[in-house]
Amino acid sequence: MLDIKLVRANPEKAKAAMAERSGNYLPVLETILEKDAAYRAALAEIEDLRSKRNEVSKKIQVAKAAKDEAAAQAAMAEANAAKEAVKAREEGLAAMDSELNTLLLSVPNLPDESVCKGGGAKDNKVVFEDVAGRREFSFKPLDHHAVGERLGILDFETATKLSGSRFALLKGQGARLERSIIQLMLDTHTLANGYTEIFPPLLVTAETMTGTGQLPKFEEDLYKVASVPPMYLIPTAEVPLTNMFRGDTLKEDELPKKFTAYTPCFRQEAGSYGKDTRGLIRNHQFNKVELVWLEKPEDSMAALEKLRADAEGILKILGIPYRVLELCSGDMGFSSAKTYDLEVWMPSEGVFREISSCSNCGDFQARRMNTRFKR
RNA sequence: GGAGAGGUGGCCGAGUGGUUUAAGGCGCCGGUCUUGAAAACCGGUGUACGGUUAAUCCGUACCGUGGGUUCGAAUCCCUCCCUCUCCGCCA
Repeated sequence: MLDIKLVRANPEKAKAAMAERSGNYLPVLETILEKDAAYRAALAEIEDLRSKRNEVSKKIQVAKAAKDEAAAQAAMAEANAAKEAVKAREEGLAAMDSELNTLLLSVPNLPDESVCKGGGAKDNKVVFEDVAGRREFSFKPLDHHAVGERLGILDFETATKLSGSRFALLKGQGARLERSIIQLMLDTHTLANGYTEIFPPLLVTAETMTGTGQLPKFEEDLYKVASVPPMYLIPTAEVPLTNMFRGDTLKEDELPKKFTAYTPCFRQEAGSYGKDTRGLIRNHQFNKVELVWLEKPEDSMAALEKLRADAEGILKILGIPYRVLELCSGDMGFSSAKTYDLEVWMPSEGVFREISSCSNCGDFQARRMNTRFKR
C-alpha cells in the first residue's frame, strides 16, 4: 500500500513513477487523490459534529449531577439532534473510507528512482553474466525432463495420474537430490549467512494474503480451500514469513530480522498454459527456500544487495552458470520497488531461465499489514 | 463437536452506564540527592488520523473483532475470533 501522505505531498512525482509501471494504474491513482481530498473534508466535518455531540453529552451529565432535571431534559433534546446529525453522515464517511482503502490496496508499488525504465522483459538490464562458466557440449544436451525420466528419478506420468498436469513426482535419487539441495540452502543461509529458519503453516487466511499483496487482486493465481472460513495455500513462503509481524511494532535494535524457510509452494499458474512449462518449470506445486529481511528504510537497498549475494552464493556453490537482471520499471511485480532476477543457464535450450527473484518492497507490504518499528 | 473460564496500556491489574482525562503497581525516560550507584522523592511516559504553531496545542477514534441499545458504553445486548481447563472424536 502506498503512503497516501507521500502521494498527497508529491502528486506529480507519484503519478510519473506510476506511469513507468506496466498496467494502466494512472487513472486509479488520480481517483485516489480526488477521493482522499473528499474524504478528509468529510472527516473534518464529522469530527466537528462529534465534538459538539460529546460536548452536549457532558452538559447532561453536569445537569444530572446538579439535579437540574429541566436543564437535563433541554440538553437531551439538543443531544438527540446532534446525534442525528452525526449519524446522517457516518454511513457516507465509512463508505468513502472503505472505497479509498479498496483503491489503495489495488494499486502496485512505485518503482524506486534507481530502477531502469522500460516497458517489458526486453528492457531489463543485465548487471552480471557468467560467460566463462558455460560448458560447451559436443552433442545436443537433453533437458532435465528427458534426463530425469531416463534416469528414473522424475516421473511425470504418475504425477499426472495423481494430480493432473503440471505436477512432478520425484523418485529415488531424484527425491534425495531435491532434499539435499533444500538442506544445502537452509544450512548455508542459517549457518553462514545469519538467517533464522522457520517452518510456517502452508495454509493461511485471506488477511494474511492481503498483507503481502496476493489479495485482493490475484486470487485466481492462488489455491483456495473451501473451508469455513476459506483458507489459501501459500504461493511462496514470503507470505507467512512477512506476515509473522503483521500488526506488530518492532524495536529499532531488533532490525534487521532475517528469515529463511523451506516450503512447498502452490500456484494455479492461470493464463500461462503452453508457455515455459516443460518438466519442472511452472508447476502447480514446487519447493522453494525463501529469504526474507525486515529492514529499516534507509538500509533496505543495501539489504537487497546482500540478500541477492546470499542467493547467488548458492548458485556459486553448485557451480551453475547464471546471470543477474535488474528488472525495468515495466516488468516488476506488484509489491516491488526494485527487483533482481537470477537466471540460470539451460544448456538444452541455450537460454537463461529465471530461478530466483530478489525484491525490495520498501514500506509497501509493511503498510498493508501495519508492521512498524520504533526508533 | 460439547461444557466452562477468560481477552483492559510495554507488563501486572482495578474498573458492571456519566469528574475515567482508564485507578494502582511494575518497567522505562528525565530530574533532585550521591564521589558513583542503589534506595527514596518529584515529574513524565500509548497509537492512528485530521487540523494548528516559532515552540505548541486542539479535535476525533481506539479496552480482542464487527454490529446494536443509549444523549452518553471498557461497562448492557448480539456476532465472530483467539487463549486456557475439562469431555468427546481422531484417517
